[in-house]
Amino acid sequence: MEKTIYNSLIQIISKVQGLDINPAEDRLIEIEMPRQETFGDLSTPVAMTLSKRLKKQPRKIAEEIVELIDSKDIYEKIEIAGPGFINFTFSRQFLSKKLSELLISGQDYVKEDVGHNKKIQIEFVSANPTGPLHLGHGRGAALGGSLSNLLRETGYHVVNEYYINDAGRQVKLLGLSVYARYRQMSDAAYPFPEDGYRGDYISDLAKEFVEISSKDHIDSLTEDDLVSEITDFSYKKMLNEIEADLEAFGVVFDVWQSEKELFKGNSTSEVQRAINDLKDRNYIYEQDGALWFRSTEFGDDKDRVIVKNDGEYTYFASDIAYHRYKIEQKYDELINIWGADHHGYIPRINSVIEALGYPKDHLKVLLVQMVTLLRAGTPVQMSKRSGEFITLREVIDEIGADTTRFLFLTRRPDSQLEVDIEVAKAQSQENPVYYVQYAHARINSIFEKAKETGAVDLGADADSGTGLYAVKLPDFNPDLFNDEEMRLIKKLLTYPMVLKNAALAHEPHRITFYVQELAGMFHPYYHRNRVVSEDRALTATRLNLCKAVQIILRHGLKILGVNAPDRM
RNA sequence: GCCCCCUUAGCUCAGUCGGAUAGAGCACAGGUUUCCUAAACCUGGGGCCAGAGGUUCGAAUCCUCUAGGGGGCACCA
Repeated sequence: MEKTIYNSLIQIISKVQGLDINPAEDRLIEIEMPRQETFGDLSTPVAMTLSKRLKKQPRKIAEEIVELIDSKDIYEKIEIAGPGFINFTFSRQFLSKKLSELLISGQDYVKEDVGHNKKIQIEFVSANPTGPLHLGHGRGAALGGSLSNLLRETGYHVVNEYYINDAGRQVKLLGLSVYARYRQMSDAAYPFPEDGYRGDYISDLAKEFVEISSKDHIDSLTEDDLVSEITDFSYKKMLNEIEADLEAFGVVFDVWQSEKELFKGNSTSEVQRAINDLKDRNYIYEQDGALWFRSTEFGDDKDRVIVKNDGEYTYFASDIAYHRYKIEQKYDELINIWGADHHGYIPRINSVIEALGYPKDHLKVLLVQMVTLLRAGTPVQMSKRSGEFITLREVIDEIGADTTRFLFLTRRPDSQLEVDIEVAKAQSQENPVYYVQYAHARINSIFEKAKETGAVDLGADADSGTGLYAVKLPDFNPDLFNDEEMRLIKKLLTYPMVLKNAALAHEPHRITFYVQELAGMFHPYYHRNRVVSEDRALTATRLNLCKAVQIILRHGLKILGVNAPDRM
């Protein structure tokens, strides 16, 4: 729909007198969905944009443009309105033709090639493997998972990556905490590390370790070896749990990159090679016995230490190596999704990208704001150390993965989110996710009915339980569509535009809103119009529309990572 | 002290890289089932877009300041 207008405008504007520009450049031609129906189906403010350059009145320019549009059969009318908008209203024939295309190509109809197969890596969650994922991680997971679905559907080659902080102090602390719990099993007075992890899962890990290890084996180890074995066991166990939780949440990673790996090989390690690289580029110097990275060169507040005066690498050192490693994989674009509490880290990581010779925007950091957790109105303290936190798993079990994902994706990532567990549970009957899913299921049920009456033949070799997706539809007669149905069709045909814009903006939540709007049009339609009736031609026509709605709903939900059930 | 994000209806939030008269859902009040699923539908009231300036044909949107909320400013991770 959008493309039809865009292409004709491109042609026309290049013919407009006195214009010395390429209309394809500068996003000169914008096409938007007007908020009022009286303003047509799509509209463009391009005449107003051009008025500056042409020094002519917008309405005059609009008139010239409209004059030159020749494909009158596509539009029912083209109007100039307000300060100079050109409003397009499509013809019934054109819209019906587009509807047929949608029905014929199904899910493929929406394939918008925005990405042109660009390689893009998204790193997200990357929580320390020192405990279960909490709800905040869930928000990052929901965004990352859906963004990667969105970009894949719009022609990008996407790799999802999880960076495992398995080398630093936190993992050591995990090991020491579990070790202390192990010792306490026989000696209750054994001291617990001061900033150790205090959650119940620590004791569970200790117990499990004892269960799988023979006593002889444990006794044969020195204390240091035992600690390191426990550490290894513990973080791997946590990592498995994290992976399982993410899978239950519908998020799958292509690559699990270990930080430890970056240190392998000493002088030839990724970390060392990254430091050497920066040294060669003159961004490294020594001071006070430490090694510094000159990040102020690129706008950071202060230079950053990468090797401390005790010879230990900082966390930042492996981060430099990791990002250099990413760059070497020849991605066209890198995306990191971080919790907002890490935002202070952005300038220094951008400095790394620039120091390595890449433009700053080669890496985009998307921040996910904090999730404040409430239980019946009172905040739940979240602290891994004290062990007081609500896990993602717990929330999935209580309110379901679909609801949780949908909830996260109905907010812009950069606004803080309050989740009241009790409210989320209590509202489960009125939750917007069910509203959308129900529309999908309801359409299925209409087709079941149609099958009973013999109006349609549900194929047996289907890709879904009921066979709806293999159904052979009877022909429809576009003249039978009423106004409400035409509105629904127009809404369906704007979906590719929404998808494209969401992909460009990296904003999956736009799909959430679209899908709610579509369901919000379908339910009332259903109540006012009987689909399956005595009238064969009308039934056929309406079934086609229902299927189109379902195709789009299913596609949208797929991007969000939410199930599209056949029955509820 | 410095930096980042947020502030839109009673509540939770949208608002398309500046566009036409600012929108949903929830909540609240009332109504709908001999009919393809009532997890649905219909009707109704609701707004100084935090405040003040500025930029321009046009500002909830961009800039400056102020107020409130959250977060960050390590040779920690």
